[in-house]
Amino acid sequence: MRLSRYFLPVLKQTPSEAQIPSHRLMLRAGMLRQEAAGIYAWLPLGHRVLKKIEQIVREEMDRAGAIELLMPTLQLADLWRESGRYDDYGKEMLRITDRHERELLFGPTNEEMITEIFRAYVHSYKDLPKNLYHIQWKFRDEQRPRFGVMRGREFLMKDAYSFDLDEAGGRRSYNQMFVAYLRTFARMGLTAIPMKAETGPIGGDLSHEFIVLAETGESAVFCDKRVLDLPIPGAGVDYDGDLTPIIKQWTTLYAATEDVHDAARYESEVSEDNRMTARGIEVGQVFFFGDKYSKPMKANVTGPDGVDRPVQMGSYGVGVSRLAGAIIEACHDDDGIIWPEAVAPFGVGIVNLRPGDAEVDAACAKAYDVLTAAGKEPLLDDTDERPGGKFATMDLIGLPWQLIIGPRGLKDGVVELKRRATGERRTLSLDDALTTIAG
RNA sequence: CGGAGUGUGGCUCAGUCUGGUAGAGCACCGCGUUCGGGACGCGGGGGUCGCAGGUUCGAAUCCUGCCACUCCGACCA
Repeated sequence: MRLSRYFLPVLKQTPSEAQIPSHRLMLRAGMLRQEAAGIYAWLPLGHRVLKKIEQIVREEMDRAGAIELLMPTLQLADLWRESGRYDDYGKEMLRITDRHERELLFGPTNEEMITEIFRAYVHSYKDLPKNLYHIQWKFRDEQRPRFGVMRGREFLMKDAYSFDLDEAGGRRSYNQMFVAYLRTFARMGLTAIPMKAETGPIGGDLSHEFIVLAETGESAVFCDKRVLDLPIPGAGVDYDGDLTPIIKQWTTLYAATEDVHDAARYESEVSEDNRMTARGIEVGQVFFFGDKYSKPMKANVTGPDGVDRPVQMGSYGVGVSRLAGAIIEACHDDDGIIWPEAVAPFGVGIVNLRPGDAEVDAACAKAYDVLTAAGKEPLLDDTDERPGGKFATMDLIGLPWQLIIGPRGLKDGVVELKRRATGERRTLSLDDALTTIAG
């Protein structure tokens, strides 16, 4: 992409409403525009990041055997009356009436709808297990939206729903999602730690929140720091095999958010050397809830014994739009964002320091073509802005590499290659620079 | 939902107390000088001062009502 043809409205000054780094930087880097409290337009740069995050989530869900579909944003109130949640949900639910006076709502989640879909088609244990997911916009009319996309009212979420004949099957499905989440967040360059979460009325131990560590996180977390060294399951992990050793490994060491923190247990289980207090952001949650919805909504399946029973369900959420903010919270410095490679909107920024200079233009064109062919998605700054402004913009939008090409260097046959994450700069030939980036 | 604030050009803000017919910096347009870490000069465009009433000869400024947004707390992916 050539910057001269792109739409990247960067801000020199920080809009006064933005308090935390991710919100500030998303506005300044031209990723986001607020349209109403907690409602945002995703500008081109932000949209690219959102799509990258979404795609990683999708790939890991598919790998774990989940099946994608797409449910609507609007739902009938009657569906929610079946589960009893229409009245329970309160003002956070955005209620809408259509021209026929039918009561609708903008979905805050989809348990009811997926249960309705499932019960319409699936009646036999032979069709189990199933795991269906979608990535769709949700709306929760928060009393107090804040922190940009970290707590918006409209948000993009991946939610998966598992269906099993019995609790043992449900636990297997839960474990699959647990492992998929470990991989998903690690691929985005995040350290996400599963922590025991409150399970509500169902009880049991089958709910975990995945917490990304970031200095500006919303809640305090306490954990055994050895959890940071645990291995992430590889791409070849066998989701049909026994996943319990992995789950055990990741759930044995103490890790809890302040809500469920047990100071006495923490101090008895974790040696002083290994104690770590940090702050974190919840980016995902896995939850097994059995027949909470299938029972009132009569989503029954017939078992091998010929007996009908409510299907056993779990749900698994990932805050896709929130992750964009969480990643920035975890990855930024005073100059701007520092994107992990996997979610960077562009792989490399090529800075043309003297557009119009034939030699510089030619070198930039070559770099652009080579890097494009290598799948590095370069962003070429071919604008007339002054060098200082170009450097500041590149640091702000945080692309992993900056390839700086100007007449002064070219005279000596060299360009400058800067690594955004470390600030390290190298002076080398254009070919060597391209090899370094593409390799 | 309690408490506290703020709405003035695209952004950051001054002007409001003490009413007199709208400003600065940045951004934008033109010309020129510049050009390797957010340059400078000259000229220029752009604002129903959140909305609606009211007081007044006159309202960004005073009064009333409404709306939007932000912050602290409670609540939540």
